Amino acid sequence: MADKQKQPGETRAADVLHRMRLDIINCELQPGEKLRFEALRARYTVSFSTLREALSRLAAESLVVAEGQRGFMVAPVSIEDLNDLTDTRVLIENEMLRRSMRYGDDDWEANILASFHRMDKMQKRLGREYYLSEEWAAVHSAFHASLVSECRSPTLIELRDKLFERAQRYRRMSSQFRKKWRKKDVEHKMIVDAALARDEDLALRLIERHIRETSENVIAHAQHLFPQETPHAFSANPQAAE
Amino acid sequence: MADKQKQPGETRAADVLHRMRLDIINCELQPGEKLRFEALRARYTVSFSTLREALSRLAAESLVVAEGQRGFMVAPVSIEDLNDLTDTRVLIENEMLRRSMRYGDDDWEANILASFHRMDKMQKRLGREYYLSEEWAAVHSAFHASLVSECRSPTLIELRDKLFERAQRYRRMSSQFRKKWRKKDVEHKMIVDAALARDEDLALRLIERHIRETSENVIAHAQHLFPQETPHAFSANPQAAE
DNA sequence: GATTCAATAATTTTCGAAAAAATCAGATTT
DNA sequence: AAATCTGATTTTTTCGAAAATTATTGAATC
Repeated sequence: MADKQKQPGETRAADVLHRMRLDIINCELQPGEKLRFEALRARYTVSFSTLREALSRLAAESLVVAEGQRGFMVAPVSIEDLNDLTDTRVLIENEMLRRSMRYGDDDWEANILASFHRMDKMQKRLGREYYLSEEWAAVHSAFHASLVSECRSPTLIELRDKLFERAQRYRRMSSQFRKKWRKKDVEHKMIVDAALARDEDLALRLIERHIRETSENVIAHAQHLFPQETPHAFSANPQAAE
Repeated sequence: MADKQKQPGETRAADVLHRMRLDIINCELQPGEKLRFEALRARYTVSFSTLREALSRLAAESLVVAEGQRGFMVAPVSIEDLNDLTDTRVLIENEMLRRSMRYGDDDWEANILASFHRMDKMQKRLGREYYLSEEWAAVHSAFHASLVSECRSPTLIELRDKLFERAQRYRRMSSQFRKKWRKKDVEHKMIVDAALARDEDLALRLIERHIRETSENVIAHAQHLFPQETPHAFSANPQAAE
């Protein structure tokens, strides 16, 4: 919460950008929240201009929205946005996984196994509430990144990373109101096996299922929790995933 | 060249961002060029911080690159980048066109016809060197946007627009060293016909061909013009488009 | 009560001076 | 000659005060 962060060769603006991005995807800055400069200045201890720079970049990443000259706000969440985001992620991640399975070598395989192992161990160590941990979010992210890392497309990798981050907020929401499922580790393991076995059809089917599951979980509960008068967005119209 | 631009309800930073983006995609700020603050400040008549805000956003769009605390430069061009960009555009535009052909209504069709007509007329009016005109770039862009506008995905639309802009620089290069081809208007017409006829297979094949053609044209000549000692990038390794 | 208008307050946006960092030039050493 | 250091110079980065814009309040009018 306090600011002990410096950086070796990095710019202060980059640091604030990074911290703010984290705060948004962890919902410490809530969806739809108005971002006032004085408050942010106190929170991150930087100047107006530096803040503005970070905000502006986050706007380019669709994590905040800027309106005219009346400031910025955290990008709202909505079922439409979630559906749109999910479909787009499936499109891109499918292609990346397909290519990675074609091009991936021994190192690729080793990396997947390593990051899966790290994630699995951490999950077991953290127990019941692993998904609240920032640490776990990081290794989970690293695991999924490793699967598609050999697609040989810097552009796709960059796009995917941004979409993955945008989805993080919904992932967090999903984990809040789920009842049973602990089966995620099993899902992950099945994806690893299919990928290493180069079973394209199976792997793609599994990853798509995996991505859509979180989405469906959120929508199911969102409909129940936010009928339509929610503070920001969530304005229904499920528009069944095709 | 001078600055008569103001804006009604827009921010100054947004205006500079817009102008700079144009200058980059039109190669008035050349690929790989170092962007020094004093020079830019004079060119756009704004302050350091405002500049920085624009630069930072352009970095998020991959039109400039920021390195540590040694400033910014225009994103370099390279054959690898072009190939990567092209493949990504094909993936995304295919999906968008497919969906638009499914969802598109009479308005969609009308819009396509209208923007095609505008482009066609302007091309004929401008004659031989139409492709140098900023105006034409705008109507050409609008035409392609209209084709995929009914995909019902704000996310895809945003991604596509950014990729399209990144590609604009290569398009400009392509038009510089081409010999014959005036057939582009025919290509465009065929795409329109296939789209309105809802012939998915044909339309997707045509749009992919259309996108890849520019790319191949650049690569063919780039190899000839920039053996390997080019000022910035273009470091070969064609890696045949899959 | 609802609407308009003006004055005031709150907030955002812009600016260029000042601080921090990188680069350059020349002298010194290995 | 190549490598290293030192101080001067250039360039980038940060800062908060000042300007511009939007929001609010309250009185005056319809």
